[in-house]
Amino acid sequence: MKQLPEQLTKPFDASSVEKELYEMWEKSGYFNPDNLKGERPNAFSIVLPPPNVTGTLHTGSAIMLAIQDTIVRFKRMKGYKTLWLPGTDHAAIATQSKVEKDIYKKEGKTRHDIGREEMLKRINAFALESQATILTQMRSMGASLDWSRLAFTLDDERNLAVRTMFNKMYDDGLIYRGQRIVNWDPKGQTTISDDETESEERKGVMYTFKYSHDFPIAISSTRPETKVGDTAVAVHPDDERYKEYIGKEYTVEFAGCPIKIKIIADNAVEKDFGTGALGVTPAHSQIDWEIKERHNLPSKQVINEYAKMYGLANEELNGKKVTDAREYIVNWLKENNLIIKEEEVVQNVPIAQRTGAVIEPLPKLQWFIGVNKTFNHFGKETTLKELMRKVVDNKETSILPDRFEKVYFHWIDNLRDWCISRQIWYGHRIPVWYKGGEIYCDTEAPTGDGWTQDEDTLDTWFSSGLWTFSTLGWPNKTKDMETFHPTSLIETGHDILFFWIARMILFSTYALNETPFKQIYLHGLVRDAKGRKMSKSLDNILDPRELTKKYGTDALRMSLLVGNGPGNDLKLGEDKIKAYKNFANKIWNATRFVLERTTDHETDVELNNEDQAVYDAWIEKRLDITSDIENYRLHLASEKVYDYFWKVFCDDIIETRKARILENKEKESAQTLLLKLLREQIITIHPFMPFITEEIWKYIKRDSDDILMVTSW
RNA sequence: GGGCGAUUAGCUCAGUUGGUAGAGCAGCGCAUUUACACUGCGAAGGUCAGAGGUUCGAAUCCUCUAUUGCCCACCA
Repeated sequence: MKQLPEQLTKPFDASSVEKELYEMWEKSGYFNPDNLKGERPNAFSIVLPPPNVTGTLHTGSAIMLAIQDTIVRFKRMKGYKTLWLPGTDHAAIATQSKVEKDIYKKEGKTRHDIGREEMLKRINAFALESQATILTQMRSMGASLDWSRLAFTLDDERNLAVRTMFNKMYDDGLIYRGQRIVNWDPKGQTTISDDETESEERKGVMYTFKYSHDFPIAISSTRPETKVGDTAVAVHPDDERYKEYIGKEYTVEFAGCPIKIKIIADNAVEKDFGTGALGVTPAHSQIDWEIKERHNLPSKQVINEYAKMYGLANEELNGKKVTDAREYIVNWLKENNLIIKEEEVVQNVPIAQRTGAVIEPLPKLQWFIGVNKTFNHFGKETTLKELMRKVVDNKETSILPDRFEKVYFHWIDNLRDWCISRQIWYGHRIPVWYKGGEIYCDTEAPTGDGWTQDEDTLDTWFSSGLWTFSTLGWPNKTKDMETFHPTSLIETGHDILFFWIARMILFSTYALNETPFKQIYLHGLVRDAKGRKMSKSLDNILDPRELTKKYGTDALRMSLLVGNGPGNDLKLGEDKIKAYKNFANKIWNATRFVLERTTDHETDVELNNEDQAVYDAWIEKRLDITSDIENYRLHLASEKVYDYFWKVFCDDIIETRKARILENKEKESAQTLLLKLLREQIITIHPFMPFITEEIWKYIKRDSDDILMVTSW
């Protein structure tokens, strides 16, 4: 028996080698594709979905890093010029509100007490300080990211890209400023896009009533407080019941407020719903606003940005919260005997995703991206919607799993103009300046006095939407753009398909006339062992930092890969992670055995027929695994790697060859077989479990070999 | 209301183009210092949600039903 190196005589201890190995990889320079050796005519590139700058590593980011790093390491070993580009996201609203909260807690001050400039300084300081945390944690997962290209959605280069894009779209007439009904978040004090809203089922009461006894038609509403803002009642043009009233105007006294109501006919009204008549409140309902536009009706705003009533003739109502106003008006209706019916209903109430506040639809002057507007695109008339549809339709990019293509198309078909302006301070400020009635849009401020810049900032997804090319140097013509765009793959959770993936497609097809990525891989959510969402209140959060300490990073990575097919949620319990810690130990011990028993045969001898057959079977298996990875079936590849090493190599091949080595029967062939299989499996396992394999490589590599990370697959 | 999934061993899930049902964990029996007890060997465990259809052959393809999850939607 051969004397083993000191390190190998002890059990494998992941925590003692991981940090050192990562530093070694980073120092090698091979994370940067410019330093990779050999010809490498084909490029493989991925941008990392940038985590929130103030965030910490959670199981969601761990799964993303595990999947992407496995693919990236594989491609690098396969000889591609491989770039995996890291960055962080400023996450406008989330970050600002966190800092605001902290300041209010410590100093009792609001952002308005502090002022825009000082506030931004503080948010920036917090963001940068916090960024270090998430970057360190990403390293701890073994992620082979090219840190030399690190980007931030709010740094100077990305700001230039944002201003350039805004300006280009403004010139093409795709970005416009308009008065519209927007989703107003009264808690966050800002507009939000349609995608940032959620709906929540709540019990409500549907009141059927008349404005006054003189008014001929009854209407229904769950929000009677908005009715003081009504300017019309709409009925279906074919509704015999109301035909005689169409075109007539009434002035009525409603809850102490005089309102002027015109009866109109519109096809949007359902004859069979409620009374078949719709009280039109243009200022506080999307559909009513559209009716107003069609019929040229007046609009009266009666609810302000704080979700309180205002501007009404009845002073008692002014300043009341909408819920209090509702109660007040229902009482008034009852006192005046105007209620015809009260019905308990379950309704979907729109909620702001970030703050949980009930959305108040308000008319506001905001910036929008027109998705249905026709414009000249590289010599062809088209719309943004068509561009977004086309790249998926013609397979320039394909989605895995493919059922999400339907989801994507459905979203596009229902997409309305995207409201991109936000009334917060942290973010890319809108590059538009005003002076008197003049308006100026460019990438730089206008010269001359008296110009003031638009106060608003852009939706955070505007800047992350440019991510695949803003990170490669756009709008400058760079070598990176030429080499790495379109990127090969984007890999992210399916929950941000609309927010992010779709927006990247929008900007890339628009500005570059090419898809941002050739392949989209969507993973699912990580849930706990019982299938519940991980949340603080359930106290079932698994912290990847603790898991890597306890079981080793390799074990955690494997547990996130095995059995986790694209698009499906993953249930994760500690048992599963522990199973892969055992696997790491198995690899370690098998290595010890092989190295102990093969002392005489550092060089290959010819295999006997039996051993050659075993080796050939492995080659088959390896081809199979390779094909799985190439087709993004990591859930199968990882399982096969595990199964072959343990069940075939250890339990069968080693056990039988062990006997032959001890009994000296065709010993050399057996030893060569074991060495070859060990060496090749360590290479194959490396993308999945980079740390233990790189550590073992130190003891099995030949003098001419480089580190395992760049060893040919 | 519309769309998309899921339903396979006690639990968690694989099953790539249809060809005699697989793994991990748990449980059961045996082995007792073996490279590895973070182990090995063995046995047990399933009408693949239900019904119908296509096929020589269906967990896999089609239709319907049930249960369940997710996404989307301005019924006032």
